Amino acid sequence: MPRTVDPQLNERRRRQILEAATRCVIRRGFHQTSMQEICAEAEMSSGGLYRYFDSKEAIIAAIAEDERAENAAIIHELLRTDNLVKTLQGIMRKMLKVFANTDYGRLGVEVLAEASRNPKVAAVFSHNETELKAALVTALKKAKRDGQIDPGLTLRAIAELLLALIDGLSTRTLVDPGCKPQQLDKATRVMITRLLRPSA
Amino acid sequence: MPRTVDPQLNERRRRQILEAATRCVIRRGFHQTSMQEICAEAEMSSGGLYRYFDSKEAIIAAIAEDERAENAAIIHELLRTDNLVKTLQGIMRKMLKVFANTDYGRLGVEVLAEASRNPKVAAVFSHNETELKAALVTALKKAKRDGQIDPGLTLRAIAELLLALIDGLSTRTLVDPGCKPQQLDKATRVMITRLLRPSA
Amino acid sequence: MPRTVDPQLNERRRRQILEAATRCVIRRGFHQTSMQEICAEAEMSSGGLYRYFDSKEAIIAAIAEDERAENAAIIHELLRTDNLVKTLQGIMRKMLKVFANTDYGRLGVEVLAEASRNPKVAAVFSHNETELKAALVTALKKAKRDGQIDPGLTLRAIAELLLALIDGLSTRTLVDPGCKPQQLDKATRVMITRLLRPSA
Amino acid sequence: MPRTVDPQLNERRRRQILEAATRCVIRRGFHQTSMQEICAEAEMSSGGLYRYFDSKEAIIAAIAEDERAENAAIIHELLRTDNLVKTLQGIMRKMLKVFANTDYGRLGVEVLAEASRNPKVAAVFSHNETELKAALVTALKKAKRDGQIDPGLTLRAIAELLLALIDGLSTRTLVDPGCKPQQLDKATRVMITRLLRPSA
DNA sequence: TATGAATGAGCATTCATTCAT
DNA sequence: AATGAATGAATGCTCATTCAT
Repeated sequence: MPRTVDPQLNERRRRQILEAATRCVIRRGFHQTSMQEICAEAEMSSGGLYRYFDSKEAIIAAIAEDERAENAAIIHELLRTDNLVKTLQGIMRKMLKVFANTDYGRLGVEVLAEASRNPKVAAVFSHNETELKAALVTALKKAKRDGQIDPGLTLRAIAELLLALIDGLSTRTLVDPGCKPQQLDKATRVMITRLLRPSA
Repeated sequence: MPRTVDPQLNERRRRQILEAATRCVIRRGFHQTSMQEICAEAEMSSGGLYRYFDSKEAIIAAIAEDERAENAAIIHELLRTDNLVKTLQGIMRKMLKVFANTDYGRLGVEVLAEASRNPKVAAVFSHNETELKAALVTALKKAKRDGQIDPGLTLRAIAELLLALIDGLSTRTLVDPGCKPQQLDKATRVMITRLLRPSA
Repeated sequence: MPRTVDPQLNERRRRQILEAATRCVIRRGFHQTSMQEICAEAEMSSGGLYRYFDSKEAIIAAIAEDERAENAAIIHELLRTDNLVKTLQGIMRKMLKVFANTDYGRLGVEVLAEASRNPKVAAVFSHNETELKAALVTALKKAKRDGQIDPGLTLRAIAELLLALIDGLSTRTLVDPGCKPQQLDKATRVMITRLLRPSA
Repeated sequence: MPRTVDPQLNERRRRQILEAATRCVIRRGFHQTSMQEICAEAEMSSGGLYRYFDSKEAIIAAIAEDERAENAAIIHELLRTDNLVKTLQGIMRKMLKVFANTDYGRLGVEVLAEASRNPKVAAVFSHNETELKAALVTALKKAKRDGQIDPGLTLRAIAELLLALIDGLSTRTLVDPGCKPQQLDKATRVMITRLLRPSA
């Protein structure tokens, strides 16, 4: 390899490690996962891993960054739509499907716990949330202009409420074994409609 | 050997340890907190601590149990009220006040992370949530009977949505430094009203 | 033990560790000695060792401190004597005897190497040397007043020369296997006499 | 594959590595310097470095060898002179100038520490010292024959004393921040004169 | 009841060295 | 001749837990 440096190797190895680490974190939690476990899962030596990540902390930060990337599509959707209520309902439906797998909540909680204490992870997280909130507020503004939503509402507050709802739903399966997120689709749709729609 | 065993000593010591541990967990996280740190914070020897808690795990389980106890008052309120909408709004207002302090979210996330992996903690948690959900469903049923809420709604779904919203709001300050929970009071009130009230 | 804290335990354990560590450093060098080796040599667990020394660095600093303590007797002798030339000759004779064992030089070099890079060790060392030099200068001054030594000499320079000579002699056996320090006694005596004594 | 193998390349690369390694050792010490640091400092890959030096140990041995080469000029001078006292004084003056830079002492201590434990380095060192001592003894003998020095002295002992003094002076600045080697020139000259010259 | 010294497995990380290219 | 990715044993240090007193 050396002679001809493979430009994609770096990215490939990072992904390999990140995916292994993500599986480990979901399975056992971040602090309970040792670097050796991640190495084993990534089928890589510990020395090798450190070529791609400077520290354990850097791995959780990268996982947080990964989660962030997933928001890009949502943001894009929010900013393009002409029918915000419908779009939000669609986003929610997709999310509820994702949340049915406890993996998502487990990972999210670990990353959140880390973010609440580790400035490097917090930075990624905060950027993430700020971006998402901004997109949501922008979308709400446009929808308000178009008469799609109740003009009496504080948009920032609505956005925060919606984001909180999503966060809360993501961990519901961890907490309540009886909860089947996909059965909440209808109620969620109703909630979004009633919250936003101008009252008759 | 003391002449009379103080029957309250046991409970007093447990509280002393639990409060110290809670401070530690809020400050540094559960897995980053060592037993020695908890001992130091509780001004107690490590040998001594183990008389009151069998393991580190037992401490986080007890912290979860503590959180559960806080729900008792809420459950009581839910089951007594004649005006559910108003009561829920009141509960929310109180919670938003609590959530303004990041401590609450930090602790909650740690406990939740642990619950999602540790069966003993999960049991406490699950019991907690089940109880709360049951109380909420009962209250919703009664309110529906009384014509206070929209008869078209699935009560279990509404309950889960409300609980998710609370959970989500509790961690909002960790994730979004710009979020001031108490400013969400009005929006929350609107949301509750619109969600539950029979549409005009 | 806990109930009745043994006030000497701390010091005893520190000595036990320090002596073990000193043997290890002489045998293999500071950086080639692992903490586990020191633990094994001290017949103590690694966790136990860290109760008495915060770090590996703290051990080498304590070894340096130990060396320093050995100077106390010399300083005392220098400050009491009425016949400096004779006293210096006596000190030299004792030192040459010590230097015959390569252990002394080996240990000294390790400590010196560490001192030249590690501020904590350097501080101990510098204090040590300053003290010794000051005592030597004081003794020289007094001897000069008493007419015991050549009034034309710069006392500080003489002191530094003598200290350099001692340092150099301490490592001679490491470098020159044929060197038998005790055979240098006469030459050293001559050197001291000629250097200090007023020329006839 | 190059048409013509550069016969000097090998030597050039060795020098490049050796100089880089020497800088690293002065800066951080031998055992604290990693091979990767040396590679970086030498602007060379780790694989490449191993073409020129078999191991880390081989590098410190080569550094020791380098120091040895520096003695050649001194030996030459000692063996040619007709006025040993003056020559020794001249040598000392030059050395004191060199010793003013702590680099010299730092490097020397590292090499010495290694020599005291590693047979390969010890061999270089011992050869070095033996050679120097032999030259000094030869010079002393000749000077004695010429009546330049006191006939009562054991020449080997004088030689060892002088070498010890030089060694000791080389590390003085590491140990005593107040020491300015060049200010010791006069005292050193006096010492040499008195030690060697026949007493009046 | 309480102490705190002791344990030793476990952790994140480093590093001399190798080798396919 | 040179590269740099890979290895994996080893390192300094931590920590939940135990137990003699």
